[in-house]
Amino acid sequence: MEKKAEYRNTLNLPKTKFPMRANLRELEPRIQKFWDEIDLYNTIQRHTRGRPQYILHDGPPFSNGDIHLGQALNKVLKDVVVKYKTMRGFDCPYVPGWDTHGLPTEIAALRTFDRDRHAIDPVELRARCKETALHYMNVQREQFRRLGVRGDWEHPYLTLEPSYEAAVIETFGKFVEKGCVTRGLMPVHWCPECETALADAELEYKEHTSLSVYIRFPVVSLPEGALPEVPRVGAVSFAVWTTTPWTLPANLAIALHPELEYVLVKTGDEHLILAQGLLEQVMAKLEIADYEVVGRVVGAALEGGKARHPFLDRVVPVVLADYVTLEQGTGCVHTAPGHGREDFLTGRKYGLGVIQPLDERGVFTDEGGKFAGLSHAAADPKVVEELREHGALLKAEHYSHQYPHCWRCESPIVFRATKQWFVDLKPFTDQALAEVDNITWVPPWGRQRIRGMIEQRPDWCISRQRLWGIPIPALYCADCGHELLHPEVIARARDLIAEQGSDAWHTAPIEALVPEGVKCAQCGSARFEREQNIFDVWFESGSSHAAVLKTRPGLRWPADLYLEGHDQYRGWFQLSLWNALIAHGAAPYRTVLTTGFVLDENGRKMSKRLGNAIDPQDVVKELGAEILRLWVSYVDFKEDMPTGHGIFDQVVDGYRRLRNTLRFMLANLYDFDPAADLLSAQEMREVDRWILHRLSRLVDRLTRSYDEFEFHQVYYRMHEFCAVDLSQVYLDLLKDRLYTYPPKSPARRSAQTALWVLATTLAKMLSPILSHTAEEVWQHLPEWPDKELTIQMADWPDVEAWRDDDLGRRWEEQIEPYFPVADLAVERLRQEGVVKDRVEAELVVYASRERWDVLVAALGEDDLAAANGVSRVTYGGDLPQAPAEAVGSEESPFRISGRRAGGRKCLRCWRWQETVGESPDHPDLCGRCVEYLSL
RNA sequence: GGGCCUCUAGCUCAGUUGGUUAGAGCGCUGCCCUGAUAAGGCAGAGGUGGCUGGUUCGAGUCCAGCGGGGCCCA
Repeated sequence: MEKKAEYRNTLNLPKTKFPMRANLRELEPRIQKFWDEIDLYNTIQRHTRGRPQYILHDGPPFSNGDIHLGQALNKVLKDVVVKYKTMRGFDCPYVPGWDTHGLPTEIAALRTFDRDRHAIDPVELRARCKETALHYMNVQREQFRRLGVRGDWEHPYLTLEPSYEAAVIETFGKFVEKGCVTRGLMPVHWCPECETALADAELEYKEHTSLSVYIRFPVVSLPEGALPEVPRVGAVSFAVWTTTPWTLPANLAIALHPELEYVLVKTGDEHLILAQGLLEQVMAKLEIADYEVVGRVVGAALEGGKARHPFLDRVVPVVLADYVTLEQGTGCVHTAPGHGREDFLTGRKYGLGVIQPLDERGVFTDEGGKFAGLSHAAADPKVVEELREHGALLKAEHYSHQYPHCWRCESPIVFRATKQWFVDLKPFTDQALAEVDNITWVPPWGRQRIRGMIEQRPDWCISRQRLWGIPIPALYCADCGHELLHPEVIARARDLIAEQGSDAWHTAPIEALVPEGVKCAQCGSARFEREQNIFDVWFESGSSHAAVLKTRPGLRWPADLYLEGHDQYRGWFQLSLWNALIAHGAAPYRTVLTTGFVLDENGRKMSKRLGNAIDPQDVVKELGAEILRLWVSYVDFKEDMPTGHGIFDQVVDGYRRLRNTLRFMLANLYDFDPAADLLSAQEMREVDRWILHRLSRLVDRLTRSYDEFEFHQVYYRMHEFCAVDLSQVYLDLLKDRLYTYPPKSPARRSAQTALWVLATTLAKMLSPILSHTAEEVWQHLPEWPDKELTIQMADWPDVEAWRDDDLGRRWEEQIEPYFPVADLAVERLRQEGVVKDRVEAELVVYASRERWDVLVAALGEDDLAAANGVSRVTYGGDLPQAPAEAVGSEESPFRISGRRAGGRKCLRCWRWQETVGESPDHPDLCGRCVEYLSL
């Protein structure tokens, strides 16, 4: 026993302070403190000054609430890109930003008052909004930093900063110069709750139950010759369907499709006109079994017909429209130009006028007649009642469908024709599509996706009736109300806001805004009032390329990369593109990379309501930011990403494998001084050169994966290398050499040289993802001259010198196939009970003499035995001489049998050797150990 | 309802231009080690490739339809 302990002390067993268990909750803050101490971001920026730039422009999250998992993912991905590109030799500044204006903040601020919204002083409310926005910006900043994301956190860009606001005004001025800004009446999505227009991007489609009604519009007259079958006496009506009965007071026409066939149907003592294609469906819906088609006509022939409004004293025309379909309803479409975009356009074409009887709260005005004072929702059943009283109701029922809701207050929106500011995008469509072709879209289908969005988008409503935002620098004539968009007004607003912030628009004397001699174009008045509307938040955030890239020193326009979720095709990507195109004539980015959405473990969308959402703060607290970061590279972020505790458990296991592999290498470098002990390739063992050749292949592969944003491939290849090449094959094989050879022997130094190259290279390649762990490894590696202060300053590994394709090919063909066959042979011995422990075994190899020679030349007898954990490997002869029990398939160049190794177990190296006992001084040691001890 | 995307072992992913018994890691089960030890090694089980048709000598890979899921839109 004593002797055993004594010999153990003569070994070079692994030694390290790098703990097996990471204890990330303690490690991460410690590493982050180190980064703070060395002022990591600025240190890196100084270090990389003058290099070619790679600009990733941050899409600003809303400064509202805690960060969610999607935002955590987004920032980590950006961090991975930035850190990788930095190591690859770029100057890669990263300026995080926040979207601080907007409805959610204003609503949150409003809740802190106990007064009606209209009784609050604008400047007071705006101050409260700012406070709220900055509070959450700070909260989110800390949460992002806790993830280990590197960036200029001390100087983020905020959309509420005067300089940013001024840049938005400046951009608007460029729009005005291009002549694409107009003000006009147009139905817009309107939230009655928030009392504002909403952009497409501010809508959420949700299931909604509407009152759906089938109505009679009695025929007054039909064009000459159309439907001669129409009876002289008795009721004839157009059958019309709508899901918004409250819009009927605004009805001004019935729209038919010009090419669809319509039928005249006799049912009982009345006749109905509707599309033939919907006949059966409608009759079933109306529960009319007994009906007869008595006439047919194409829609175009009915144009100019007249019908009576179902309950108002109004005669409305029959018009034609291409958008009428046979999907639902009757083919006769209720048309209210004040309540629908398509209706509005049709109305304009036919000169129908506009009725829009809702006020900004969604309540009927006097124009709404007997519905005045009712909200649109409350009016719905009243309208149905009205229809019933007038005998116009064919059927009323509840109808469930997808309906747009306000993204913030979540109430259903209405369409309401109001005066708004628009940007006419049509003149720029061709140019936008041309730009799209010059941009790299990852994944590639993004190109098609955004093309579709651009082609469909005719204009952009940029005005909002709120306070928390950047004012639209327009004036109105105080006498006639005519609008004024004047370059000088815009310039003054810009300068004023740059100096004092956008409150100044509300507080400055009007004279300060109106240039000398400007008069109203309509009435000649010189008295003006200021616009109270603000810009759509997408106009603001879409201007970030100008407000940040074009104004901040150290940045560059356009950006190399925008990286956001794929919902941003319609949002930030698109609106930034229009913005940059109109203001600066080109796209603001060269590459657009999109991510999928975070789903739960069953592939369902995450939501607070379902209770399946995962809070990134919990992940950080319970598992560590490293686990969250590794998860980002564990899943394919270009697709939707399933998440959940089970998946995080797997990530934790993956982390442990990487960590322990690195730990083993560190532990065997405790006495290695790279400056003195590093061997050249010529001095190294072949197997050590082989693993470094394999490493060079890995570096190539990972470099490609990083370049292609295939981060999950980085993880899998890295993991596979650690688990298979290293753990299963190489590291086990080294143990005998590392532990039992003389510390300074070339064979051991050869192994350590390989381990040092492996550890430094793997740590560097892991650093963009597992930043904290890589830094920790860096700190536990031995020191050498030029070792960088932080691994993040290190260059991307270059191990091209270790590449040896000849050696690689030879091993692949002749050596690597040996290992699994040898494993099989040892396992058979264990199963048969010949040995229990592998080290009790001796393998006998049957192969051609040349193959055996190659094997021994490549590995040496010691490593050959160590590779499979046995005590000895000997040559048994050529293949035909192999005994029946030898393992190895037909095509294998090896057949291997085994037996219990002879001799006794060496107390030092644990191998069974014939030479144990030969030395009188060390009767329990093998000859090799005796020799090594004497050195 | 429309556009785009997606569906390979319990989980996360590979699968080159369609070509032999569909792979990896993790997890699971069993065994070994106790000098990587809350680690490591070996072995095993586990897949009607969402479903249904079609093209082809041959399809996870091409086409059509259906279904589940996601994003965007009406």
